[in-house]
Amino acid sequence: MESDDTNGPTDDLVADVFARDCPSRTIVDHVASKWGTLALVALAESPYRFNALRRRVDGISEKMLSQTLHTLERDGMVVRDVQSAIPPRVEYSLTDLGAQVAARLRDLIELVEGSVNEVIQARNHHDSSAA
Amino acid sequence: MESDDTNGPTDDLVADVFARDCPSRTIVDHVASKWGTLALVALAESPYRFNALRRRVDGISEKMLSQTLHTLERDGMVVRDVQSAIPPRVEYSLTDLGAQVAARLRDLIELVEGSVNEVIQARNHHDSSAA
DNA sequence: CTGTATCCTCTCTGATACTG
DNA sequence: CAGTATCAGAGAGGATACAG
Repeated sequence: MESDDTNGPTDDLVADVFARDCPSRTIVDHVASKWGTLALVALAESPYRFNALRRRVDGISEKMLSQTLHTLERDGMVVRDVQSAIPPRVEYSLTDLGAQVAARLRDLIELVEGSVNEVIQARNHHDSSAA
Repeated sequence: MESDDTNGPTDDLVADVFARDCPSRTIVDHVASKWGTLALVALAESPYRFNALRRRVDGISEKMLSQTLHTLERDGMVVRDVQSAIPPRVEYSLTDLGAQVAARLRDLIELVEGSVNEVIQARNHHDSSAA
């Protein structure tokens, strides 16, 4: 059980996120979401225009890209730069905060990519032993 | 793996994840999901039994905790230790891989928690200027 | 205590079509 | 090119009841 205050389960560096209605949960959900993650990491490579980003993030629909970018812009992760012209040209880039978040996401993705085989083996083992 | 790419936008450390049907996308989705994140970070503090973990991750339902743990176990992130006894006692802990993933998630969460105010300000600014 | 089974709701997601 | 509008299906997620 957890009866230890000094070193117990509550490691207060991440205390908030365990609380039901903490704002950080929402933010984490946004940046760690299926498309949020990919959009941020892509924009960490370089700024992208809408359709270029859509091509970069393979499989995303226009609707989800639009929605994801709106959310990330509202959270202060992404900057939307509209250059009024014909044809329209809109460039998306990261804020400082967005870049920091993207760096963390990148660390996570790199770790996962390096562990794909390990995970696949674990799945095979799991599926065969507990079929 | 993929050294074939010229350098361009593909920064090949995270090349795979941008492809539609890459296994790493699924894995990232599992560990970065709403409940997956919290379960992993909680288990990084210490092993937990089912109901203790349920209390730790405030707001999660039995169903989602069970489902999340199954997925993470299958992916080789979590170990389920069943001690046959009455009453049943099942303890969950992290594998090495799970611990590494949890550490990255923790980095992300700490960054986000430190930026909550910044995000809230960004939201207020966004909502007031573009209402 | 540790879950599974079921039902039900609601959001997320993806085509498709259309506008500036 | 850069989106928005709309519709419909799939799946996430929660409440409750029940089983080992």
